[in-house]
Amino acid sequence: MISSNEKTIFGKVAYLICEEILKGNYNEEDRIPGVRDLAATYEINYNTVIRAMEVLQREEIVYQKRGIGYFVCTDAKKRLRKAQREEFMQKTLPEIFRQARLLDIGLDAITEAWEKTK
Amino acid sequence: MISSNEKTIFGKVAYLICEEILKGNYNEEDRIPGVRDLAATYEINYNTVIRAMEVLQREEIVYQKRGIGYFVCTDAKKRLRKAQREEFMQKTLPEIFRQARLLDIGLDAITEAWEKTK
DNA sequence: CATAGTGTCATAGTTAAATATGACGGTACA
DNA sequence: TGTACCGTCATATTTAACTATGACACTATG
Repeated sequence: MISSNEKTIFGKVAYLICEEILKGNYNEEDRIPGVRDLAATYEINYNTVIRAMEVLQREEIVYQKRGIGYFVCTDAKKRLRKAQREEFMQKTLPEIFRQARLLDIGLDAITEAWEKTK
Repeated sequence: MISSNEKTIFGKVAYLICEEILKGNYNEEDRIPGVRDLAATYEINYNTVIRAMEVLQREEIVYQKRGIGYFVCTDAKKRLRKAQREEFMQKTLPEIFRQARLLDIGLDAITEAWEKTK
């Protein structure tokens, strides 16, 4: 799965594209901006974007039409949501809670922060 | 500050040593295991440990006695706690909450997860 | 004072990631 | 049919991190 903690640039870009899909900015069967566009947007080399796309294709988030571009797979959003929710609940949150307890930060402080960032 | 998201090995080791201090496994004015020991523990090269120590010295978490080893600074735990709590509340938590909202995960699910990991 | 244990430093080599660049094949459309 | 825009691929280069190794200086201690 593509997580929010990717260390490489192409991994981060893959994650950012997933976020756009989750946000509804790229909808199913929509064309995604071209590799040269994305490279300009993120100020990176387009080869790096291609690597991000390879990741997304492997995960069946996007598919490719020759000579045209990349498109968001059907159900990509739904599957992404499911996978990322699981990742979040099973990995991300427990680690955050472990850190919180190490720092003597309790549920009350967390709840309060939640309300503040609403 | 040394965060839990360090990408390099020496950054991660620096963070792990901070955790040991927070947990009370390395107390103030205690000697920290030698660079060659730590290298064996973490299965890395001892030059990499030295780099972690440089970070920790710069942050005044540890200091060094020539020919003897590294020691935990006075008040290191207290200062670490303060700095990491701030980082956690101002950076880590807001980002986690942003992700949670993107995934339609609410405060109730977070609260429930907190109780479960007790 | 010899020796073993500390950290230190310099050098060289390896690896993975990212960049830069040019050439190429498929598609759309005027 | 030619031109512009897609993605693709190969190659070379650069950079940062990490590893490997050997030599060295300081400290404690028998």
